[in-house]
Amino acid sequence: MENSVFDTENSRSQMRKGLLEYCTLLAIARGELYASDILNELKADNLIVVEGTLYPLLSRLKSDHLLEYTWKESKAGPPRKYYRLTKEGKDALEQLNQTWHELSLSINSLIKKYEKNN
Amino acid sequence: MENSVFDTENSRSQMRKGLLEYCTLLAIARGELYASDILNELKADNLIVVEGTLYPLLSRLKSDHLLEYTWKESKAGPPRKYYRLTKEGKDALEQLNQTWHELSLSINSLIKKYEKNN
DNA sequence: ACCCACTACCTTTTTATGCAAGGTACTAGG
DNA sequence: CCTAGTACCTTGCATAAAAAGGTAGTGGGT
Repeated sequence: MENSVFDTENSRSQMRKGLLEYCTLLAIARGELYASDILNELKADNLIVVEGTLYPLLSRLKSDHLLEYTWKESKAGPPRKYYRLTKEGKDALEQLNQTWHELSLSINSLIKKYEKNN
Repeated sequence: MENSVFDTENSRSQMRKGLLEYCTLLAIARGELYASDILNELKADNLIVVEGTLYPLLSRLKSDHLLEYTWKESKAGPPRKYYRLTKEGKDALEQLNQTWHELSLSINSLIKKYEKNN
């Protein structure tokens, strides 16, 4: 018998959703990275991602011309795709920075109103 | 000929997605509201666009037992459903507050790293 | 009495995207 | 040449926002 407890993990996952694209661009903006680097970077900041999420995302950003890559050989394993931002990617990132800023202002404003009534 | 400009609106929409549930709970936490009230509240903060998004969300939160409602007559038009948080809804909101807090810390940390390299 | 505008509720279809799981291929060491 | 490790990618599923369309109560004008 499972008590009908609200599944918070799903909500957490939904919150991360959509922010991943932004975070991925942020990570790549700092220098050339390949998929595993990005994965580690985002995991280090508690933004859980799995391979199956990241690869399609990178492909999509590539076909939107926000990213480009170059193959580089590895000392241990197959060659890697190192991604970097295009000019268009940098512009998009600036816009997403702005969006994030506005969004967090809105939410923090809602939170303040909420806290007053408690 | 359309220049291949990245569709930022879609990204914005994806960012809002998942945060809407949280914001809706935040809005209702401050007192009984009906759908149009909530819509106006969230629109004022650029967090939602249309009715068709809100009604299914309210139904879902209701069936998850986070919300309950009472019918109240209106002076001009059909009766309205006034929503309020259940005990379980208040608990969930506390957890989502925590999740939001952690998430914004993570992203702001990424942003700081990004800004250093610019 | 009737129509129309307004308000409010809800449903159906489409689309986007994260996640789980599974698949291919290169490299190096025994 | 087999195995382990690494790296790439795809397929199928579930979730949920957005777009569009539908139903119904109220009240004012004619």
